[in-house]
Amino acid sequence: MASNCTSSTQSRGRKRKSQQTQSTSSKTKKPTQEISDLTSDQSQYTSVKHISKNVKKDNAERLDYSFFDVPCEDLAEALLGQTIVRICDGKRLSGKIVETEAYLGSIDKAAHSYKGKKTDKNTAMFMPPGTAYVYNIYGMYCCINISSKGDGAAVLIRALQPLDNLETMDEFRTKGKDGNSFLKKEGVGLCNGPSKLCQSLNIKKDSINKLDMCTSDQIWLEKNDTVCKDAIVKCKRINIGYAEDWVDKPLRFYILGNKYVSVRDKPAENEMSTK
DNA sequence: CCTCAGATGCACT
DNA sequence: GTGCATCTGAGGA
Repeated sequence: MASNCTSSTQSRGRKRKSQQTQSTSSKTKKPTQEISDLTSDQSQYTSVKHISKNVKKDNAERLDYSFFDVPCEDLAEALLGQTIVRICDGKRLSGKIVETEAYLGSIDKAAHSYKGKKTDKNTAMFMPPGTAYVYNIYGMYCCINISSKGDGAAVLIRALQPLDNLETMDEFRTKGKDGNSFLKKEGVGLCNGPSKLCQSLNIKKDSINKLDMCTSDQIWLEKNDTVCKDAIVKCKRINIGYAEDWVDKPLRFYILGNKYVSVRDKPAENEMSTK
């Protein structure tokens, strides 16, 4: 164990130096995207600077289209360590992404877009890279994905290490129940699952599905850690038992040793320590 | 640590 | 009607 790259997390409140790589590459062309069913005018927010003060992080570099416009598996890995930000009633709710899953599109039997099937529900999977795909599941829950390069390909966000305004996130999570709080456990339990993090960040299909995360003022990503390859566990995805020969493909990624991950895969971890 | 059932609503055959 | 890219609490090893 003990990967010598300490990108992962548990250092108590220690500052890490964020390398300010001035992104010179934000000029990638972006296809136009239909936003006809959005009520708010998605005006042209292109950088965090335009967001109101109380939610802006100093030195935060917003991730742009060129970050998302890569193959699905690459995006799933690149997302690890980055911060997802959700603005709710003027409050900044955020977390570091620590676990993802890639859904590759028409070839992938576990993907909602398998065989290129396009429906009202999964339209966002076919929209430009950086589009949020939110769907309802099991009646009471929802999950969020981010579309990548490749038709129908998207990355499911499975777990976050909560960062800002944990009290508010805790309220969203425990609303309607009595007394439960995850604050005493350093926020473990708040966002360690795809639907838990949607509850914590108040992400719902109605408000977030099809939003362009490159330009939205409600949800976006910021550059945070770069996680070194040695600290990324690759293993099979969760709860896709119906997907036949795709069940065992190593398309789930998480940060080794991070306690905010939803489910560990010990065999996969053992495998990497003997290499 | 583990497995299990129940909650709950919508998209799709 | 069926089946979910889930979560929770209860009960057992």
